[in-house]
Amino acid sequence: MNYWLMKSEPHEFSIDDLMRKKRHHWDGVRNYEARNIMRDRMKVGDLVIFYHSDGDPSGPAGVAKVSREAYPDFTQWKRSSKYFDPRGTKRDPLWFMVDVAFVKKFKNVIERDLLREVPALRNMPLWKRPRLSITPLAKKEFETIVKLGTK
DNA sequence: GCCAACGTTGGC
DNA sequence: GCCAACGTTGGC
Repeated sequence: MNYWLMKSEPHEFSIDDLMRKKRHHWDGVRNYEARNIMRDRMKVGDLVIFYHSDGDPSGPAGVAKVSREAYPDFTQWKRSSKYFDPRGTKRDPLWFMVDVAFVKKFKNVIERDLLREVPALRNMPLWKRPRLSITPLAKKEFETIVKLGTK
């Protein structure tokens, strides 16, 4: 069982959207490292901190879990999509996505400034890799964030 | 294979 | 909306 932090801009796709849909594909990842994490390391049942980036405020907004392992991100083939990428073919897809299912929504988004001050979260990869949209979490880090979100 | 230029992310 | 940080592209 692995733990992850996945960032989404809430005006694109928020924890409320996931709550309403119950389950959704995580399309639009166009970074190789994040792609490799989804393609090679994410397993059904892995737990995810759903993080609102560029939000008001930015920070963890809830919990999701991986409900389908990696498969090709179809938006790479859609000419009308902003994620269209002609380098990805049906035979040899370049980009992948997983499906995630809703688990819970935090009462409030945990503010980034608060997260910064929590000793148990000092070594989160998120701080070192601010541009990476998917980062691993240790079990303890995941549990610490969930505790902050549900108290 | 280096690295400058470019484009994007995301906090503010 | 700005802009620093940083990942990616492409010329050499």
